[in-house]
Amino acid sequence: MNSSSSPNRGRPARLNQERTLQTALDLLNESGLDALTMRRLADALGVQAGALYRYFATKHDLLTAMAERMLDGVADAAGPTTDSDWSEKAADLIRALRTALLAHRDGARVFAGTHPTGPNTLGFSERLIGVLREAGFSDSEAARALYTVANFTVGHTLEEQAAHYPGDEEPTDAGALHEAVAAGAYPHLAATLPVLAGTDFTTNFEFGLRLLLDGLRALQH
Amino acid sequence: MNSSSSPNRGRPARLNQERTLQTALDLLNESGLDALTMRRLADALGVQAGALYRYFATKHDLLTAMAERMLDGVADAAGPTTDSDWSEKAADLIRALRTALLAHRDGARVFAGTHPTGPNTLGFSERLIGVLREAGFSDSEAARALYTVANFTVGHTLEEQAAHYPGDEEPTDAGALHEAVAAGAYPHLAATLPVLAGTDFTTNFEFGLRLLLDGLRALQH
DNA sequence: ACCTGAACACCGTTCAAGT
DNA sequence: ACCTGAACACCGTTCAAGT
Repeated sequence: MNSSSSPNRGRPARLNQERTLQTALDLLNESGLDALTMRRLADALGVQAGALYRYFATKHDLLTAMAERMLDGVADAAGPTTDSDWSEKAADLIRALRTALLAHRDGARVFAGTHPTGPNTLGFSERLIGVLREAGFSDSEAARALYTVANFTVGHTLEEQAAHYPGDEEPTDAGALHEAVAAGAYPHLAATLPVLAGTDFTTNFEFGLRLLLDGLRALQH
Repeated sequence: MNSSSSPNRGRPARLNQERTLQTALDLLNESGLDALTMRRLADALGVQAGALYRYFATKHDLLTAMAERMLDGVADAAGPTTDSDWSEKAADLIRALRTALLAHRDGARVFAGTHPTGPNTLGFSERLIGVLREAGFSDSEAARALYTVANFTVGHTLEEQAAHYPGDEEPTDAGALHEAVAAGAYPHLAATLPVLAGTDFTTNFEFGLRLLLDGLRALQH
């Protein structure tokens, strides 16, 4: 029947946004952000680099789509039926954001370098602001709290992922820290060195998260 | 009259670490991080790009030195004679960190991409941890609080500087946010849109800072 | 000792031309 | 409509050779 007048005549496209996006995320996990070049991505897709620009106008657009995809599901983290209080729901959302960023190599760097405005990112903001507004916080308090926890989470995960893949294997700057502290200046750093040089990032994150939630609690009288 | 056997014979060096570092910081302020290439920096110094590698082994080393230099003076922010309480001293240090990052274009991006271990950076950590330990916080609390406030400040300033220089002039994603919100989904985002789309970064920062300090206060019973 | 010149191995992006 | 081939204008880094 309409085999010749249909749209999309010619050969079926070997490329599309979805396959490009998925392959880019795979390549990110395998090789990291620095190795994610348009040429290498094209290679992995069996295509020339120029062909990618039919689906993403710039590399930055591709990175934005990757960041948005990374947040898939985070908005569903605050259990809707669990009758926990607002701070538990907020904590669940924020932990889900960190987990989503950690799920991809250099996830925080990708996210920090873009400003996704898709349903996953907006959905996360919507849910967290909703939890806070329903807890009695004002519009501006809720909005500013969102920014604060998001900035903390991205900043923290940036550090965490930078410490994990230092290009080589050893913690590059732990040595420099030990050296400087051993010289005698910095008595307070010396006393807290075990924690400063430690790698228990989850405990560090939970500490910061608790600070923020306690701070919010102090706000409601 | 040792005019011929002295070290440093031959022509005096046109280049050195200090001049390279200072010119790099100037170029950063003029053109931003993306335009700060070894070739352009060499041009500004009147030299070939390869010559830079006698003073900085890699571009990353240069960026690390730039980050360290940016924090010059921040450790002196907590007035030593002012008899204010610990939270005022801590706040002053943290505000000084933000101010230092804001003082250079893309300062937060430079700082986030490096791990300086010089006296300015270590001095800042030493002072903040000192203030907290003397306020009665434990070693691990003080160390984790440092990480939390530093990560928040870097994350926040990253956002702030990304919003200021979007390559062009208009707030690039404010439009996308308005569009998405206007569609009807995201009622909570719609209600808080004025604050979310606002650009009062100092107020936002102070809100987060207060949250963290209140959270710390809640920690000491 | 310090810098040049030139190369190596890459980048993101564009666009005529093919199919 | 979709992709190739080839180019444009760059990168960071290395290193023999000059002075």
